[in-house]
Amino acid sequence: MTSLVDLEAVLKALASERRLQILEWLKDPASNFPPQEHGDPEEHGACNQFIVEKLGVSQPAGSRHLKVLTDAGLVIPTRRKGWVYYRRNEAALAEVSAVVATI
Amino acid sequence: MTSLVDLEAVLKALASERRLQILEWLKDPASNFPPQEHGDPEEHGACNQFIVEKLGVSQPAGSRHLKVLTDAGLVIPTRRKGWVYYRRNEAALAEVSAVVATI
DNA sequence: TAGCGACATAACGTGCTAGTTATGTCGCTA
DNA sequence: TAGCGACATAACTAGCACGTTATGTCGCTA
Repeated sequence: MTSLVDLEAVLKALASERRLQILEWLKDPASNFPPQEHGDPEEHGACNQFIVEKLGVSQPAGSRHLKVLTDAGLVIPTRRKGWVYYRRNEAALAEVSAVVATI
Repeated sequence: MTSLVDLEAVLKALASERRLQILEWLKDPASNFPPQEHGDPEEHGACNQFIVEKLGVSQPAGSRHLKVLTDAGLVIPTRRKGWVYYRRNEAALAEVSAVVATI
């Protein structure tokens, strides 16, 4: 993540109001999303469906935003019982913060 | 610069390899650009023409990158004797770094 | 094992980004 | 004051981002 190219890729993933919003919500999944029967919000995050609904976009659009964040390494998906849960990758976010500080 | 929308705008300005490169060069204008007859590189930065040439794109393309950075408040232009010099806005960049750290 | 629910993928339209060439503006200078 | 050099703007094109609807995949469950 030291090259300009990699930094560009991560910044592109972050440069979206919707994706910034998702990361903000995932700071506290238990408060921002409905209770989940399976998958501890603290441990695994919020499920795809809840995030999509809260975004107010179609299911494919929401899933793609989550894929962008996942590909950039900013969130971590967990498949479980037919659902996919997403949580923040705090280590990656901290690294992004450190690299941005060197711009 | 506290809202998601403003942060998105700044991140979009940064999410470009060319613009990241410009900001990198402007850390040390005296080393990265040819000597200038007018305009102290330390004080006013490098002139538009030199930046465009080093980018290796057409003059309008380079000028627009500089406009994007200027509009985002990340660089500061100085008009002087027919030339325009650009320098980093260190205060704004520090603020960006601080805000990104809260993502 | 048939069906359903959650998510992924495909296909398509639209607007924005970034490049180009051509042209405009405007201060400096001969 | 005529011309030139530096930069801005206009007009156009190609590619990508992001939205939609339609369809595919696949695990769970009745």
